[in-house]
Amino acid sequence: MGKAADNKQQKRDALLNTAFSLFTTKGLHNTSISDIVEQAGVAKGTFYLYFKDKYDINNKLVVHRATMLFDAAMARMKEHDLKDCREKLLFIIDDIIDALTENKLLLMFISKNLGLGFFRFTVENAGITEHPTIHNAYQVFVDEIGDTVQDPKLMLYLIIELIGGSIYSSILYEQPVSITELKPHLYKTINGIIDQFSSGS
Amino acid sequence: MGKAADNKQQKRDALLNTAFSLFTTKGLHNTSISDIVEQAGVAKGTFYLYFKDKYDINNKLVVHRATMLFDAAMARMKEHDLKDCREKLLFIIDDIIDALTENKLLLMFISKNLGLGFFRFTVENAGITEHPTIHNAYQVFVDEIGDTVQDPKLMLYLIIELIGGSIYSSILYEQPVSITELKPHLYKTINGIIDQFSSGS
Amino acid sequence: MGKAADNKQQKRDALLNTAFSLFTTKGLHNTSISDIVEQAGVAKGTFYLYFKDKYDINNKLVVHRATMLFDAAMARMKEHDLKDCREKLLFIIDDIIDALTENKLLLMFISKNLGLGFFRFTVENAGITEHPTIHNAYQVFVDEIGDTVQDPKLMLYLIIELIGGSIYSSILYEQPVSITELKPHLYKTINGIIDQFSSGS
Amino acid sequence: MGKAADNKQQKRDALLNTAFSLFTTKGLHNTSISDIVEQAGVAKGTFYLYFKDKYDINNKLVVHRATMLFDAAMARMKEHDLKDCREKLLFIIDDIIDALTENKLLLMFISKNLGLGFFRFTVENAGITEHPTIHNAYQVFVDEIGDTVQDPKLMLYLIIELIGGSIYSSILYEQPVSITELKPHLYKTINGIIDQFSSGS
DNA sequence: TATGAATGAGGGTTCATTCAT
DNA sequence: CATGAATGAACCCTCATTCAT
Repeated sequence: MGKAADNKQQKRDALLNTAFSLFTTKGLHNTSISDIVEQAGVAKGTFYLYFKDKYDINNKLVVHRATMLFDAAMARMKEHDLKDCREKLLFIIDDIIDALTENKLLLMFISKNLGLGFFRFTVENAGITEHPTIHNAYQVFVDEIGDTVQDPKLMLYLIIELIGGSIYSSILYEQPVSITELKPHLYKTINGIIDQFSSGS
Repeated sequence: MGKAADNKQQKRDALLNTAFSLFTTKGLHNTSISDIVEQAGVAKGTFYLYFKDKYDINNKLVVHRATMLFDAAMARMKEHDLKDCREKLLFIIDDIIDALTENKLLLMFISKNLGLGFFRFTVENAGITEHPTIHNAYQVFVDEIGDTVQDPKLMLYLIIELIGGSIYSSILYEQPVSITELKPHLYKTINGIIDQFSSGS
Repeated sequence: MGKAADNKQQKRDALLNTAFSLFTTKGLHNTSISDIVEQAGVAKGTFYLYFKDKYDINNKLVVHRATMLFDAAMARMKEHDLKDCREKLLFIIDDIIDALTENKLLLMFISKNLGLGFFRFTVENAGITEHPTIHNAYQVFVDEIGDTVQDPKLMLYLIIELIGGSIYSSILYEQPVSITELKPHLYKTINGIIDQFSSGS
Repeated sequence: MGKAADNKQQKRDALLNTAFSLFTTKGLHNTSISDIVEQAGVAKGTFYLYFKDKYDINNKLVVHRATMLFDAAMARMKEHDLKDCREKLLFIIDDIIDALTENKLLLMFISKNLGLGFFRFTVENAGITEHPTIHNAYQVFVDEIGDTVQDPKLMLYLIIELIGGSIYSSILYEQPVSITELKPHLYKTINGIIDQFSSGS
C-alpha cells in the first residue's frame, strides 16, 4: 500500500467530491466530464480509469451520499438514550428529514432514492472508500426488531419509500403543505405502519 | 377549426406520440430531437414551433400519461357500483397498479412521478389536447370526501406518494417483495392512513 | 433545382476535392475530418450530411479517381485512329501507366485498386457528380470485343489486376525494375493473355 | 540464451501472435495497442520495448505471415517428386491459393501484398524470430531456373503480382468468377508468362 | 406555417506515450 | 527489463438551434 495506491485513491475521491459538488449545483445534465476533471485537477483520461461515464459516477454518488446520511443519523442516535426500537427509528427519520431540510441541494440530488442508502438492492456495490463501520443501516434495524416484528424488511421499505416520496415536494415547494405541517401526519402514519406489522396480524 | 388547425394538431400529436414511444424504449438520454422528428415525419424546425426542447416535451408527457392512467381508472371505476369513497379509492389504486404491472415501460417512464397525474402542482399546465372532462382526478375525490375527512388533499398526497415510491422496485425487480406480496400490506397501510385522517383526531 | 441544390452539390464537391488533396499528400491516416472541413470551408457537421466517415469518403474517392483515369484515357484514345480492339486496349493501358508515372501521388492513392475504376463490383455506386457519358469503361470494351473473345470480362480482369499489381512498386521504387524496363515485358504478357482468350481454346 | 532471453522472446511472440489475431478479426484500424497488450498479458510499456507503433508490428506481421505461407508451400512441395521447375512453381502457387481459400482472414490480412513474402524489397528487415532456414523463397527459385530463364526475378514478379491481384476478389466475393473458375485461366496465363520468358526472345 | 440544410460548439471517448516505481 | 497509472491532445461525432426559402 505504497504512495501509488494512496495517490490512486486520492484521485478517485477528488473526482467523486467534485462531481457531487457540480451535480448538486449545476445538475447532472449541465455538468460535463470536462467540468469535473478540470475542477478535480486530473486529466480527462483519468476519469475513465475509475468510472464508465457520467451516469456511473452519479449512481455511485447517490448510494454513497444516502448511506452517509443514514450513517450520520445512526451516529447521532447513539448519543441519546432511547428506550425502544420505535423511538430509535423515529429519531433517525426525524434527523434525516431535518438534515435534508437544511440541505436542499442534497435533497434534490438524492431525490426519491432515499431507499438506496438504506437498502442496497438494485444498484450493486458502489465501491466507494467504504468506512466499514456500518455497512447497512437496514441490517442494524432488522437485528434489533427482528423478533418483535414479522417481515421487518418490508415494513422498513414501506416507511422509507413513504418518506422519500412525500418530503421532496413538501420541503422544496411547500406543496401540498410545508414540512412542519407534514411531519405530525407523517409520523402518525409511520406509527400506524409499525403497529400494523407489530400486532400479531 | 379548419383544415389548417387540424393539421397543426396532427403534427403536435405525432410528435408527442413518437416522443413517448422513443423515451420509453430508448430512454430520454438516448433519444434526440432528430430521432423524434424523423420518426414523426415532420421537419426539424417544426419541433420548435411546439416545444421548447426535449425536456419540455418529456415533462408534458409525464403529466399527460399519468393523467391518462387516472382517467382510465376513474372510467373503469364508474362501471362498478361501489358503495363508498374508500372502496372507490382502493379500486382506483388497484386498477392503476395492475395497469403499471402490465406495462412496465410506462411504469419506468412515470417512475416515481405518479403524483403529477393526480395533483398538478410543481409542473405547470401541460397544455396537452386536454379533454376538458376530468381536469383532475384529485378534485373529484376531494369533492366526495371533503366532509368526512379533514385535510383530504394531504391524505391523498401521502397515499399517492407511498404507492408511487413502493411499487416501482417491487414491480420491476421484485424487490423487496413481488407486487403480489406487496399489495396486501400496502392496502392495509392505506386503510390505516384513511382511518387516521377520518377519525376525529 | 434552385440555388439550394446547387449550393449542396458545391459543398459536397468541396469536401471531395479537399479530401483527395489531403489524403494524397498527408495520407488517410494522418488526415482528420477536422482537417478536411477546415480546408474545405464548411462546418464539421456538414461532413456528416454527405459521408459516413473518413473511410466512406475515401472509398468513394478511389472509385471516382480511378474512373476519371479511365475516362481520360478513353477520351484521348478516341482522338487517335486505332484500327482494332487490341490496339485500343494497349493504348489505354499505356496512357494510364504514363499518367500514373507522372502522378505518383495518384498512384499511391489508387494503389492496387485500379480495378475499381474499370469494373464496379464490390463498391457500390459512388454517387459522385457523375458525368453520365461513360458509365463504365469496361462496358465499352465488352461491347467491342464481345464477339471475338469468349469471357471478355475475365480477360480484362486478369489484365487490369496484372497491371495494378505490377506497376506500383515499379514506378514508386523501381523495384524489381523501372517502369521503362517493365513495360515491354508487361505488354508482351498482356498480348499473351489476349491471344489466350481469343484463340478458340 | 538464459531464462531472461527466453522470457523476452516469449513476450515478443505473444505480442506478435495477439496482434495477428486481432488485426485479422477486428482490423488494423479497430485494434488498439491497449487491446494487444491486454490480450497478450503484458504491460503497456512493454510493447514499446519491441515495436515502434501499431504500423510497425503490422508490417512485420505481413512479411512474416506471407513468408510462412511460402515456406509451408515449399515444404509440402518437397514431399512430392516434381520433375521440373515449372511444375514446382505451379505446385507452390496452387498450394498457396488453396491455403488462402481456406483461410480468408489470412487472405484479407495479406491482401495484395503477397509479393512481400516472396521478395523482400520495399519493407526492410522484419526482424522476426527468423528461422534462418529459408530466407527467401525467391532465392531458391532463381537458383534453380537461373540458367533456363533470362530475368527470372522479373518473371516471378509478374506472376506473383498477377496472382496477388486476381485471387483477392475472386475468393472473397466470387467476383468476377469463383476461384474454381479462375484457376484454369490463371494457370494458363502463368504458363504463357513462363513461355514468354523461356523462349530465347 | 413549415421546411431541412447548415451550423459549430462541445460532448464523450480513445489511446499512444511517458515515467516513476 | 518490466510495469501500469497517468496523461492530455486530438479524435469522431452529435445535436440543438437557426434561418433562408
